Amino acid sequence: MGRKGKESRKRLFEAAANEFAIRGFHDTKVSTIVKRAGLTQPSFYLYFSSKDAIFEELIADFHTHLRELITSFRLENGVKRKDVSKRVLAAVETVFQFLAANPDLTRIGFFLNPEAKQMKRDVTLALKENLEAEQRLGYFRSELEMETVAECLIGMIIHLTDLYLLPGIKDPANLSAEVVDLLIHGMLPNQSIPGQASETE
Amino acid sequence: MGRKGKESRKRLFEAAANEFAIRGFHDTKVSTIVKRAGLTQPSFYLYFSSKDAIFEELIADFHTHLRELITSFRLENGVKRKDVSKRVLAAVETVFQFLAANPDLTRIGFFLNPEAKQMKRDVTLALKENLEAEQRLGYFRSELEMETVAECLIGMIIHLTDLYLLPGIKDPANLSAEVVDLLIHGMLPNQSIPGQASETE
Amino acid sequence: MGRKGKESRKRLFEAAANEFAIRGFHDTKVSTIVKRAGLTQPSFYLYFSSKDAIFEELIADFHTHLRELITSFRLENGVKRKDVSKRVLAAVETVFQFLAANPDLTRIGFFLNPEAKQMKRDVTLALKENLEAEQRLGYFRSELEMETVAECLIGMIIHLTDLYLLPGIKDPANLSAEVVDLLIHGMLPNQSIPGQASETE
Amino acid sequence: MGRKGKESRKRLFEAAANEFAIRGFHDTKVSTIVKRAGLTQPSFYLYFSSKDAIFEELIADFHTHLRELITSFRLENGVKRKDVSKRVLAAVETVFQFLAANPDLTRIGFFLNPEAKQMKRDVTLALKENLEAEQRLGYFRSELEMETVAECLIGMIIHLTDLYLLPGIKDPANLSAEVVDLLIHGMLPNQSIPGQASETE
DNA sequence: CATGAATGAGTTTTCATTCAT
DNA sequence: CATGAATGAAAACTCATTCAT
Repeated sequence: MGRKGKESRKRLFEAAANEFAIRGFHDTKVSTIVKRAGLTQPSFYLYFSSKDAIFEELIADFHTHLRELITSFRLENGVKRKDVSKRVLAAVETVFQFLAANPDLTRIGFFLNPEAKQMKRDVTLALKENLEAEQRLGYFRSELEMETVAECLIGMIIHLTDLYLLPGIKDPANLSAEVVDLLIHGMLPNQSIPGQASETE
Repeated sequence: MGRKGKESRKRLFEAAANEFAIRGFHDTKVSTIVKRAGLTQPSFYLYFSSKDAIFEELIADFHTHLRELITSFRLENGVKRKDVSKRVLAAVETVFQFLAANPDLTRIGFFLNPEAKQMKRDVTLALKENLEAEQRLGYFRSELEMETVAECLIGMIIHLTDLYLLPGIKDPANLSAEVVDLLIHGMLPNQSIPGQASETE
Repeated sequence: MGRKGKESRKRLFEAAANEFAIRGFHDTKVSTIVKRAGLTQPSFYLYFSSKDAIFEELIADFHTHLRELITSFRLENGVKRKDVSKRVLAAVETVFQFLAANPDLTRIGFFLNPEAKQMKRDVTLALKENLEAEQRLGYFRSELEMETVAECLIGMIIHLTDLYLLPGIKDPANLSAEVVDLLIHGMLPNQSIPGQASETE
Repeated sequence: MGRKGKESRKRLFEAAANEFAIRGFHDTKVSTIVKRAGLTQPSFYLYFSSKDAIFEELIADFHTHLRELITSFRLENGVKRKDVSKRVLAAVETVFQFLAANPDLTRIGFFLNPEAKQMKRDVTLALKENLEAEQRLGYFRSELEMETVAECLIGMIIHLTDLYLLPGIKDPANLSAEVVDLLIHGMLPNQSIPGQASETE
C-alpha cells in the first residue's frame, strides 16, 4: 500500500471514528464514512474488510494506547511517602489528558464497545498492581482491597470523562485534582489534616 | 383496555426489557419481542406506538423509580455526626439493591440509553443536595465540591454495577461497604483512625 | 399459512422455476421473481429464506418426483421375455413424459444443478436394480455391466431431453422408441431379426 | 506482444480455465484469476477484453480442437465389415482420450457453456456423416436414424465423461469398450453371437 | 509490461410498520 | 383482541472494469 492508499485509509479511519463516536455503531453508515473521506463505497472495502472490522480496529487502537499508558506508570523505586499523592495525581491527569486528546476513540472504547468490560478489567488490573505496590510500602491503608479501589477510580474517571471532559466542561487538571483529593483523603473533615502532615517523610 | 389486554402489554414490556438488556436497542427485533410474548407483530402496535416508544417507556420507568428512591433519602433533621457514615452506607446499599432487583431496566437505563447522561445528572443533583446538607452541618470537608463528589459516587456505582452487581459477582452489602469506606475515609492510612474515633459525638 | 399465503408461495415458486430455467441461477434476480408473482421483495423472504433456498427446494422437488417415478418401475413378477422391450420402452417413455411435463424443473435439475451428479447417480442406481433383475432372468446379455448401461441410458435421455424434448422438436413417444430400439438391438444389422423372433416365448 | 507478454497471457488463460472448470462462470472472479497468474487486474485487460471474452475464447478453443478431432475420423475408403466395430471403438476412445487430456476445457465446453448445444450439434453432424456412410455400406441397420444414433452416442460420452472420466474413475479404454459394445450389439442376448460371427467378412 | 487506487452499477437481505380481516 | 399477509426504505457488500502512472 503506497502513500496515497495510506492516506485514504487514514481518512476513512478518522471519519469512521468520528461518526461512530457521534452516532453509535448502527446509525453510522458506511456511505457516510466514505463520503466524508472523499471516496466511494467500494474503496472502503479496499482498506477494511467490513464495517465491523473497522469498528474493532478502532477499539483495538484505543485499547492498545490506553494500556501502554497505564503500563508506563509502573513505579520507579524509591517513591517517597510525600510523593504518593503527587504520583497518583500525575497518573490520573495523564489519563484524562489522553482521553481528552482522543475523544472519538474514547467514546467508542468506553461507551460504545460491547466488549468494553473486558478492556476495562484489563486496564484495571494494570492499575491495581501499581496501587498494591504502594500499599505494600504502607502508603495506603492495608485494609483496602486494591482491585476494588482501582475499579472505583476507573468508574469515576469514565463517568467524569463522559460528563465533563468530553463535553469540554472541565479539563484534565481540574478533574484529576478533584478525583484524587477525594480518593486520597476521603470525605471526612479534620483528621485528614494531621494525615496530610504525616505524609511528609 | 381489559384484563387480557393488560396482560399482553405487560408480557411485551417484560420481553422487550430483557431483549434490550441482552442485545441492545438495534439488535433487538420487534419480531423477537412479540414471539417471546406469544403475540404477533400487529399486536405490538396495539400497545406501543413504536419500537422507540417502548424503549423510552422502559427508560422512563427506570428513571422514575430511581428518582423516587433517591428523593426518599432526603435528610431527616438531626442526624448525629456518628450516623453520617451509616446513613450514606444505607443509601448506597439501597441503590445497589434497587439496581440488582431490576437488572434489565438497569442495563437499559445505565448502559444503553443515549440520553442516560441527563438522567444521571438528575439523580446526581438529588444526591448532591443531600450531601451538601450534611456538609453544611460540618460532617464533610468543606473544601469538597459536592456535585463532583456526587458524580464520583455515581460513577463508582455505575461501574461496579456493570462489573460486579449485574453479573452476580458481588452483592449490594459488599459493594456498598467497600465504596462507602473508600469514599468516606480515603486511601491514606493512620489519620483515619483518629478520624473514625472522632466520629463519635 | 393460510390460503392466500399458499398461493403467493406457489406463484413465487413457479415464477422462480421459470426464471431459473431460462436464465440460470445467477442471472435470475429475486426482484424479477417477485415482480412476476405480483409481490414485493420482502414478501419473498416470507416464504423462502433465501435465493439459494428456493433454488434448492426446486431441485429437491424435481429429485423427489423423479426418484418416485423410477422407483415405481420396480418389476412385477413374471414378466415374459417378449414383454421386456415393451416394459423398457414404457419406462423410458414415462420418464420422457415426466420431463416434458416439467420442463422448468427438468432444466434446473439436470442442467443447472451443481449437485446434479449425485442426483443422477441416485436415479441411475434405482434404474440399475431394475435392469439387473431382468438380466438375472436371462433377458439381457450377461456380460453387460448394468450400472454402465443405466448410465448410458441416462446419458442419452438427458442429452435428448436437452436437444429435442425441451425445445419441443420431438415427443416422448418418438424419443423413447428410438432410444430403446437402439439400446435393445444395437446398431448391427440382420442378426437382430432372428433375435427378435426369439423374443417370442 | 513479446515473449513475456505471451507467457502472462498463457498463465491467465490456464488459471482461468481451471477456475471456470472448478467454480463455473459466475463464481470465478477476475481477481482470483489474476492472483493465480501472479498479475494484477489491469493486466488482465491487457490480454482479454473482458471476463466474457476469455470464457468464450476457452470455449472456442475446446470447440476447435474437438471438431478437428471428429473431422479426422472421416472414412477412408474400403473399410471392411469386420473392421467397423474397431473403427467406431477407436474413434470413441480417441474422443475420450482428448477429453481426459483437457479436463478443464471439457468441463467448460460441455457443462458450463450455455451455447454448448450448438457446439454439440456441430460435432454430432460430423459424426452422423461418418455413420451414415457406413450405414450405406450396409454395416449398420438401415432403419436407424443416424442423427439420433449420433446424439445418443454423444449423450453417453458426455455423461460418462462427467461421471467417470473427469473424476478419474474409469479410463478411456474401458469407457469406450463399454459404450461401443452396448451401442453395437445392444442389450439382448444370443442373437448377437451369430451376429458377431457374421461380422467376419 | 505492469500496478496502486478507485469506481459504477448492482443485488440480496433486513426490519419496523401497516392493511384488511 | 388478534392475526395473516404485505410493504417501503434502506444498508452492506461485491465485482468487473478503468484511470493515472
